[in-house]
Amino acid sequence: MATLKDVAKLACVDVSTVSRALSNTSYVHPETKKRILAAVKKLSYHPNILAKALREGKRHTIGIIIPRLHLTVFGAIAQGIEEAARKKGYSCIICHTEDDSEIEKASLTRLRNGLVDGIVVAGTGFNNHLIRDIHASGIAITQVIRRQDSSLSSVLVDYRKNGYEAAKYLRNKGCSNIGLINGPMTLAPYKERYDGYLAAAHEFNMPVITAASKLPVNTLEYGYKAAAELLKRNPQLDGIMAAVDAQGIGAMRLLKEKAIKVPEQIKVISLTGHIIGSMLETSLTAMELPSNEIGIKAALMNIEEIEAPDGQKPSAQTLVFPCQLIERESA
Amino acid sequence: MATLKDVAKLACVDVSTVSRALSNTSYVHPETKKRILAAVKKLSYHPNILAKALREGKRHTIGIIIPRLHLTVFGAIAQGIEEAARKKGYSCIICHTEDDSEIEKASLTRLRNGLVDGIVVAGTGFNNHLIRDIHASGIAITQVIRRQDSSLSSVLVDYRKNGYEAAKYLRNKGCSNIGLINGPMTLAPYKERYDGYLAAAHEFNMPVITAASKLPVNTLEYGYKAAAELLKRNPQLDGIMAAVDAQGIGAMRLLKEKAIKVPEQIKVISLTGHIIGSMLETSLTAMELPSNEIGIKAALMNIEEIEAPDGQKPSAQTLVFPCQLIERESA
DNA sequence: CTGAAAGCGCTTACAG
DNA sequence: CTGAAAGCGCTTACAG
Repeated sequence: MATLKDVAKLACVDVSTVSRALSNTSYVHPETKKRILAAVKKLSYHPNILAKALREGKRHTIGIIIPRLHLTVFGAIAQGIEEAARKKGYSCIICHTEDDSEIEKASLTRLRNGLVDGIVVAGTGFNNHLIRDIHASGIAITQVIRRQDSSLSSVLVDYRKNGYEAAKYLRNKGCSNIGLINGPMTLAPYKERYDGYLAAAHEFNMPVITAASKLPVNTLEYGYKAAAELLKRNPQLDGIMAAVDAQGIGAMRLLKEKAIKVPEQIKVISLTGHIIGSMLETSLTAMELPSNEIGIKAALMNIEEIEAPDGQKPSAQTLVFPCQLIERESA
Repeated sequence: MATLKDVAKLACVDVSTVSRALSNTSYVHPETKKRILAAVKKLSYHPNILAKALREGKRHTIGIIIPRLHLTVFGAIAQGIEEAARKKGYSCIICHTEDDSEIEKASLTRLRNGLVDGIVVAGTGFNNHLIRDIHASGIAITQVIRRQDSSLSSVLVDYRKNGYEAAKYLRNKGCSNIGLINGPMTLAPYKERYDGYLAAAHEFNMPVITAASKLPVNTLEYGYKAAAELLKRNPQLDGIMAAVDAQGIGAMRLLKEKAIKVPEQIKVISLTGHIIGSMLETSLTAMELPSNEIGIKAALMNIEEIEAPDGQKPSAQTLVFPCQLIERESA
């Protein structure tokens, strides 16, 4: 790889002149510039971004920490983040944690050591202290979907309302024994969905039926097992709320195997719909959320914090997206 | 952020001593070391990876270039890459191209400028020359799934056999009018699947029925539209081979809407199964491929090339995975 | 308009 | 066992 020095030598000027010519940061004599550009071309010189970053104290890179890429809303959000970041000239380092707090810790530690200017995180909830430390050291932090710390910026979804509205919707469709497939209550979205569900259950005088599993929460199998659990707990079950799409698909598979008809016998709704719902054999009624836009906004919020001059960093912002109920065949 | 210099000052030694103490690269007096470690702790010093990388000429970072994260086998592969890379102490910069060659070009250019030691790429096929250039400049390249250039290393799937075996399987199940939902033939996997399908069609004296669409190839909608197209072309259609899972799901949705029974009237098989197949309402018979392992192997192959001493870089390796036919309900 | 120097935060021969 | 110096590849005041 050719360096600035090589170009300077070939063009018979100082490296500083080359630097200025290429960055258009001050006037350079046209003749000189021409020589420099010719040398650049000849050597197929590409500036070393790392050296530039070190010198300027800016990495132009953001880290993304999410539970998993595959089959979850986080994959779609990551696409939005990467897309927006690219357009702003930023690269993205991606880390998936499988919701393992040790992996998350290792990833956070790696990122903090000068690799990134900011981090967008959907965390496990077990490294809040570390995340706050990292933020204090000058790295921008934006929480996405999962808010762990209200002193940091977030891009969220109104999950309490989401849980409440879904339960109310099912109830208006005639359900009176509605089960909730949820996830760990240590994570805000699951807690909030539960709160909303609970409020509706009380308001409409319905039993509270919930199920969880030890499996990773964003999986098809989780939904399959938890649906079986719900049925065991309450044979009158006539509605299932699944926290995420993957769970809803797994639940519908279980119902199919038990020869239970959806929506006639049991109605199913997903509380985190993204893109697969409409194309399923029995299309999945869902509270849809704009995953791509959430990613884009999270990236922009993070970059805004990164680029704010020291001393006038914005205080913690919170952006809350509503869900939109999309009625399909399953409920 | 504290730096080496700060630690050195606090511990009353030279920065070089601190560096040595922390890297365990040569003996340091226990007393000195103790002072240094105390200073590190007190200042909560974290070494700047960028500076280290610049000095050592190694980034410990690999780039991942894939079409999309969401709902494709590439998301699952990316997880495998990231997992293996993390275990080897590498970070991953991710870029998704949406199969747009201009986006791909921009991403490649960014990565080449000192950001990464190696790149794992599932490319569009339109930047082969650039990729070869980047490789020539000393960056390790590993192609995954899509082989564009046989002079570079690859981790692949035997797609010709895949297409042939799937067609043969459907034929043995009694199909005689089998349609193929494929993608752009400029990409090796689609071309190879087509070749295999064609060979089977000739061998068994079956008509060749194919459909494509202008939509992004890895989408549910692509399968939906292409299935409709196949039906229009040949009303006798009794088998559908979908190049990827997402297409198969979309195709099954179309058949459901047309009240065509799967598998009784039309059998459906996916040629790139990963994890969703078994949990669909009508589970999807598929040629399954080990996406996580493919990612892991691609990362390890890339890192092996990165870490080989100059002058003894391995020549292009090719690793080909077989698919495994998993019989489920759809065929 | 351009060169020389200092410095970003590290590591690594080279002395002693 | 440890310090002083050089250098990774850049950028940016500072002179002139």
